[in-house]
Amino acid sequence: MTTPPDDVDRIIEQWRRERPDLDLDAMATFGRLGRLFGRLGRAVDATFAAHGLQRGEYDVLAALRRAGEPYELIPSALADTLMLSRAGMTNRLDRLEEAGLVERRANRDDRRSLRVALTPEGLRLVDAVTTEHVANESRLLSALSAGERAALDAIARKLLRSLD
Amino acid sequence: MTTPPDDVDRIIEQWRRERPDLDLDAMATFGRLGRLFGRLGRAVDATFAAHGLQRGEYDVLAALRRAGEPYELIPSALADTLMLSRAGMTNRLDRLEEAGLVERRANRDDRRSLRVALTPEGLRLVDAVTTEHVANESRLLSALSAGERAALDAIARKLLRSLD
DNA sequence: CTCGAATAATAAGGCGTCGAACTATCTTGC
DNA sequence: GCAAGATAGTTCGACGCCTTATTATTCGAG
Repeated sequence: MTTPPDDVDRIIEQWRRERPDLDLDAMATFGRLGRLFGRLGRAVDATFAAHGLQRGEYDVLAALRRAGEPYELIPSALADTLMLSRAGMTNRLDRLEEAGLVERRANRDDRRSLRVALTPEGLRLVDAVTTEHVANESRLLSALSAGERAALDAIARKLLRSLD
Repeated sequence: MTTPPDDVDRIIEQWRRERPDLDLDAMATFGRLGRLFGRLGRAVDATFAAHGLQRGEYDVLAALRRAGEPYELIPSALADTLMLSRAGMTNRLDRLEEAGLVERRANRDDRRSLRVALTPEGLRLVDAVTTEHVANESRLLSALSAGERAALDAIARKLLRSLD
């Protein structure tokens, strides 16, 4: 190992001493991925918080924004793409509507449903936040070489496919 | 791109159409890591649930187990290593004590504090669950070659170090 | 047609976590 | 030695999400 030991190395070393019967390589990688996800998540959330948003709220605005004009989707479609329960989506939409960032419009074609749309204010905000957000994401990966970034992406893609 | 497009490719394609001014490479990797973390988390939790545990509860038992004999730590040390608030730790310990897996013992050296210890039942359970858990983790990474697994671990390690 | 099944959104209640406030105990500097 | 501040654990209230139940509407088989 050419790099100094990290927190996960120390945990694995404890396990190795206590349970020498186990193959701990995968556990080390899971430990690093877990910590990585936590740190990256906190770093990403800071951008949203600077604009008074939570990550989940941004995700809704972003889904509407990238759908293109007229920036409208029905709540069920939002819940599906964000992998959130319908009830959770009702809750987020309540908050976003209260903040004036989206509005619920009647859907004359299917009166069981609604159309959720970005307000002009919501559109302005999501565009501004997204610009900062992608710059921040790039910065957070900037310690990796271009080759390492490509390798990480390829490995994540392969692993995701294997879990379907 | 030699592999077929995935969900993240479709999302990035939408962004590229709507916001051609943005550099979206990092966003794609973040999207894959996020989805990966969600899926891996659910797969890992299944092992714990099969033994009536939640992930956070297992984490406490595991921290006590890998500390070695006599499998005792104080709540503050547990909260720090698990990156959980003190209040959250109080709550988890309440549940684990109720389930008979740990017990709180008075600490005569510092009466502000306690010693939390695995019960014999807790020790038996955490050893059994850990054996299954590490096998499951290995299985979840088995779609990767040995070289890819090593690359993933090295990249995660490097990225973690860069975020300190 | 029409009535039962499916679908959309919401409401109600539960769960795990957090931050802030609180109590008890220890440590430190005078 | 003793007061002031630090530290350990808990309680309390809020929050975000989930699951289940509920209401309204649409679809579809006979």
